[in-house]
Amino acid sequence: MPKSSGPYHHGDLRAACLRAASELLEESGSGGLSLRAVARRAGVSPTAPYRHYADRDALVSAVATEGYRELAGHLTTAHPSPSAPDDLAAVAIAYVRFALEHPALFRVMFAEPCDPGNDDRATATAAVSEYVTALVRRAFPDATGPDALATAVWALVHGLAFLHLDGKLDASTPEVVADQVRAAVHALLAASGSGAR
Amino acid sequence: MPKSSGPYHHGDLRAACLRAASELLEESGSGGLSLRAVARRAGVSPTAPYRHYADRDALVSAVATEGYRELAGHLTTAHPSPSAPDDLAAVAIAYVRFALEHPALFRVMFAEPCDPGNDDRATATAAVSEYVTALVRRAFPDATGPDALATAVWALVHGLAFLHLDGKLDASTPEVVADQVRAAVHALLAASGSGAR
DNA sequence: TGTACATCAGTGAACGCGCGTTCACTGATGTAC
DNA sequence: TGTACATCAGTGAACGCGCGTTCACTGATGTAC
Repeated sequence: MPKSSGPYHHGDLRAACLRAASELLEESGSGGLSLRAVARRAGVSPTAPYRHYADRDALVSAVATEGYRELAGHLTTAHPSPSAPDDLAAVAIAYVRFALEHPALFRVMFAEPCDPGNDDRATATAAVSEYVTALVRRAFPDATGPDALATAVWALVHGLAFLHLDGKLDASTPEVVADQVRAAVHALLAASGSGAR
Repeated sequence: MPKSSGPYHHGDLRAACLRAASELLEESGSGGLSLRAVARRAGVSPTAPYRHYADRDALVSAVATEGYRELAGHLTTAHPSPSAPDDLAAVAIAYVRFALEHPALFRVMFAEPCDPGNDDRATATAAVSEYVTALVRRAFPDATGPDALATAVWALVHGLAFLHLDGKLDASTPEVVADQVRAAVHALLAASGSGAR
């Protein structure tokens, strides 16, 4: 059972590549994410990753997929089944925080054109989208056009994440960011409350 | 006076580079935006652009700056001084449409980490931000926390733009997109209306 | 328990590519007299 | 109006680089008997 070092068969190069890729992403941005750099960091020959990923795009898609899963986990950890506006705000804050903590990963997940034929990736993306929709539907069963509202919520939070990421808003402290997100979500939800029924 | 072809001094290579860069961006995405490709398209030697741009980053920043100006123009064309919710929705729709019409440019403007020391670029960015803020302030002079509301509006629209760009929402026809944007903006504005005073 | 063999993971040399950037240059433009 | 010269825009060869990907290979693992 290969554990750490050792000129073994490495054990789990697939996972090691994924980990190396995330690290590179955070350290050097998406420009630093090359197959060769990943192999280097995993301590393996430049061509070894081809054993596990068909090409560079496959690696990038795998990284993005993993990112979606992490994001989903992050959100459910923030609140397993939010229904009150405050719960929802907490989830929104977690979303934005995730973006700020993993900026390059977040950008790859959303801003990188990538082959849409990748099933795993499509599934993981849909999972986040469905999580948000279900959440809004649960919180506002009476809202007219719950899907439209879900879209608006997602867009609002997503936009906040990106504007923060690009330094367009004040992100000096996590508290400032959290307050901003909370205020925005409440504004939107008050609207849907008055609009329902 | 050099007009079109001819082995002249070219006339205005600076502008030609900018134009070539935009075209490349739309055709091949941000990956295709290299100094050499720009020079090639402008019909000039690979090093000629260095006469006008210190390095690749300077070119990219110039492209982004130009993009901000175009976006600002697009918005004011949609409505010169919006105040009613419907006016604002029209501006929001123009914002999203701009993103969908110039996807790669929009990504470079917002999603590309770029040197923040570029004054022109910072100014052009601030202009968009101030346009949105002023617009919301004019539309809702009574709103509590107009800046927070402006942030929410911008984030909502920006998020819609990005989600559409990444194929996360239905963008099959311009009408579908417009309806979605309008609905989302109205939801948010209804909230601010009830929250004001 | 031991041997033979297929399978599979990782190696290492090599390829061609486009890139950013440097450098010394050339040829056109515009100014001073 | 004509010449001399400085300025400036564009040239073209060259550099070193890291990249993605190919290929034939080697060495470890696991299975069949």
